[in-house]
Amino acid sequence: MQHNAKTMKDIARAAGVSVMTVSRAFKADSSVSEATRNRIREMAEDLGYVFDSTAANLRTQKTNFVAVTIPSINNANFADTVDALSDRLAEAGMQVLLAYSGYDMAKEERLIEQLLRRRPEAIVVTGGSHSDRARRMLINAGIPVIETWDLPAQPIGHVVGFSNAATMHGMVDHLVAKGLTRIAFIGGDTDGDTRGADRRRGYIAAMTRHGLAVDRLIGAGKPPISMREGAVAMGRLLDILPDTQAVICVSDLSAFGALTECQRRGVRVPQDIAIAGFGAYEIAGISHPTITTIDPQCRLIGTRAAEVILQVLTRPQGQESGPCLVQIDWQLKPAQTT
Amino acid sequence: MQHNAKTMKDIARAAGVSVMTVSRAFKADSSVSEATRNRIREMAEDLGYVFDSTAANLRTQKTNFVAVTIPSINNANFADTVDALSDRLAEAGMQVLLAYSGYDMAKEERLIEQLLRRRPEAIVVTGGSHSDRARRMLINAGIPVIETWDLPAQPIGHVVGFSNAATMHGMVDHLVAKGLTRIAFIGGDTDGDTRGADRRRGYIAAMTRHGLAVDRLIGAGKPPISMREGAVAMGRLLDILPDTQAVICVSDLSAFGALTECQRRGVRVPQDIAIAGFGAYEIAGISHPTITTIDPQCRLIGTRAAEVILQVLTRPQGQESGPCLVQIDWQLKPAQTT
DNA sequence: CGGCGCGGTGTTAACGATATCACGCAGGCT
DNA sequence: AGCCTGCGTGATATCGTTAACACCGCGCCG
Repeated sequence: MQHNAKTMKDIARAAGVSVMTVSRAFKADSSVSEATRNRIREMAEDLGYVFDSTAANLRTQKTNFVAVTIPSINNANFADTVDALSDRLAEAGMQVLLAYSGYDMAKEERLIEQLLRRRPEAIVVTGGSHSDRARRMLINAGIPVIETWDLPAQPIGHVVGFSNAATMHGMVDHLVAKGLTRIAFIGGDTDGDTRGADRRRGYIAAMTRHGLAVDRLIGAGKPPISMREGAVAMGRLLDILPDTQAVICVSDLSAFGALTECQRRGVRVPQDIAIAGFGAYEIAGISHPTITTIDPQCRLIGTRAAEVILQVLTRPQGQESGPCLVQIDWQLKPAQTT
Repeated sequence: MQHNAKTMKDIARAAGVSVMTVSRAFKADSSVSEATRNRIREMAEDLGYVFDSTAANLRTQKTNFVAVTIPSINNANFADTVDALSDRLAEAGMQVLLAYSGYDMAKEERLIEQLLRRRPEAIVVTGGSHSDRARRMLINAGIPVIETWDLPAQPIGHVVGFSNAATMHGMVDHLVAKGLTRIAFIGGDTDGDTRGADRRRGYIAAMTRHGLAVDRLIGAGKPPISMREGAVAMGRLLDILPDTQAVICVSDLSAFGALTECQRRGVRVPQDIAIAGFGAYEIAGISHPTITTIDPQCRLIGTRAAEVILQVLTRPQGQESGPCLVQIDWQLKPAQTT
């Protein structure tokens, strides 16, 4: 903290008024004469005063923080959600306090505790799977909890998300409609990425529903699956099951890696094999060829989550309505057939 | 904030001790008998107590926050820096308070003020260009200031970065050594991305130094330049200056976009035209062909910045040494010629 | 012309933790 | 026996801001 930061007391002394008047001078709607307010503002600027919100937070029992956990900061999908979320919250004067779990539930638990200590007004978590203690802390926190990017079977509070499994039904249907039946899946080989695991389960269920064999599951490593891991997995797939007609990858990043492996081997995409991903990353729409993907509407998730928070927080107390469930409509974006 | 959160008072009453003893029970090194400590810990767990750091922050005048501003959350380079930074700081019990400016100096100024109100222990900013008021606030804040991703001519405090211009000298030298002379540059057409603008200036200086004509500057739009904008710019370049032998893009993302445009047009890379980028994004190493790039060692920047902070903060007071200047060694990574 | 309302200002206490000093007590030393 | 040391604990003040109430003077209204 600062060495000898100025306080309202210093401003008050300099302006010849009480501390309370200084405090009021910085609030928009409080009654201070224009003359005093200007004098105080000027003094504050001269002395380099910076408002201390730690004190205000304690006194008012409000921090204007919204805590957010995401699996990784280095993922354009979550970045988009957080970006949209904090834009919308900033309009209401709230600030995002961000933490990332590295796709690790134990770390998520620690983060949630750390975040709650800062007394946020609300907390947004990614996904619907949490450790028992994390669940308990969230329930107990007494603030709005929003789970995103998923449709948990037993929500803690509010939900803004979609069914990852359902997107894969959509994807398999799309490929089957094109006459493809030997469809592989490249994904993580642990369940650390619970949404990725949900998508794998969705793929399996959809294949089964179509009466197709589920014998082309390729594990590409510990999530998150990088482009390179996607490429390596694609290599394995082409080696052992060269008659595969289509491959669905857990994300567009691994899908792009898979695409490059095909290019290196002279396998034509999509003539010899079709490639699909997930996430509608920019690369899916610009790679040559482009990649069939699912657009989960990342920014919309963030915006809706922010709106749920603002709505719940501004609701006059006593007027407790049930938790919100905002279902986001994902969209399948087919590869362009130029 | 929470509705009726438990405080140490509640724990104290339940455990039949004073508040002070409860406080001590949660600190590792303070003298409380094991029996009382266990009893208090148990009570706290039962009652669902969560430590309130807003109060501790005020009393101890320490927040354990390190404020960080980056231009965009949706950029793998900055994400890597922040990731490494917060990993290293977390080991010391500090937490990153992140904000992004959208490549806008006016917004950065507002963010810096907001962040300083939270009384961080230190502040890390991206780049060395700030509004006058922002500079004044940073100098005045009385906490360590670290500018990154740049080597400012007039540093505010500590610096952990590199010369963006110098990287382009390296890149031009590399291309010239390969016998290429008609070298274009694709970048933003405003200076919102000051590092991108520095690279453009570096390119111009390097070309001039080699006695080469600087007549192939393509403006691709307002920064940051996306893959798509890179593709569009490449299209324009191929239309108007088809004899171009190499193109340097302001980042790997635009470089990849440029690459895809070549692929769409049947222009061979690197035989017909060489493509270079900046940032060592994963895509540069895996696209087919790969992209020549500069690795600015994003994670190292974060780690070093964290180390500077920890070193300065743990320095016994009175022992003021001058500001640190940590120069990061970037590396040129040539495209693989498989 | 007296009381009331209101704009502008000050005083006091409080938010929840902790630094500091104080205290009681047991055990060891001279 | 007397004193000192150190451990475990409690009381009090404090961090910087703000809610709540009090107060003063002025103008307006009945």
